[in-house]
Amino acid sequence: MRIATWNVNSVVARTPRLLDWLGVAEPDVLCLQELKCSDAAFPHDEVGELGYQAATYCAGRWNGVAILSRVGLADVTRGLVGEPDFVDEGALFGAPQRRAIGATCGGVRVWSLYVPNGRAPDHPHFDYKLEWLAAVQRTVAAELTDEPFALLGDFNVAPTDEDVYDIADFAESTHVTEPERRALADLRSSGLAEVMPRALKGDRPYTYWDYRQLAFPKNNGMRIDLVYGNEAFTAAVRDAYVDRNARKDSTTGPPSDHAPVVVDLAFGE
DNA sequence: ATGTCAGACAACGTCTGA
Repeated sequence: MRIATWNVNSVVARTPRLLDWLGVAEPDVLCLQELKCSDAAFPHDEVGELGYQAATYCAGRWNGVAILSRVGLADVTRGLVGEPDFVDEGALFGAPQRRAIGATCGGVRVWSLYVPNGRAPDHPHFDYKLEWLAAVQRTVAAELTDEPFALLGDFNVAPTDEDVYDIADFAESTHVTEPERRALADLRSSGLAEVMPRALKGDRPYTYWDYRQLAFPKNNGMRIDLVYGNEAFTAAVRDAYVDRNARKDSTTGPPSDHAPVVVDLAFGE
């Protein structure tokens, strides 16, 4: 079974590339983030023609997540256990923000997550990020069994200093702080382990390169799209890699600023 | 020169968030 995750940065702008990639990579399950569209605007018919069912959880201009599957799509859950809302100076923003969807696909419980960015360590969005990660933890606690289980998505956290191109550029920045990394450690303490992908080129499996300042050609990347699985999941992993080719320009339109992470598994062997 | 992008609004450029 092949399970992948990809922050597409607008599924409307990315539909030709998404369809092309589905045909080339042939994932059985694909977790998507940053759809930036309504549920109705999602290309259900187009992915359906390629054999995929889709469960979406999105609304409008921001956020939005989905799970595509060609191996069944059951027990869809939208939102986390005790998920916080983003409140800034008393104002509520887009509650509930649509950032998490879970489903059972071919016997694997998967979650597609789009963790809040945080903006800056002293910004209310950063507190929201940490509270949101705590809700991920609660959801794991509520759902975890011995059956295969995995969280996949854009975590907006670089697990180690090696996961950014130059840690010196991240002083006073989000994505590399101790409390963010502690949230990942909490996931590990609760029985999940990270699936480390290999890079198809270079020595670091970055998953994100800013659009600006020629970050991609300079390989000024970050590894922030992550996969955490329980024992039943990680024991079945045969390969994992970042498909950086999907970050390149192509005839099917401009790329997302993220590349997909692909995990190949063999259950029952 | 953030060597950018996408979407919204009301255009046919300008703003915003990331």
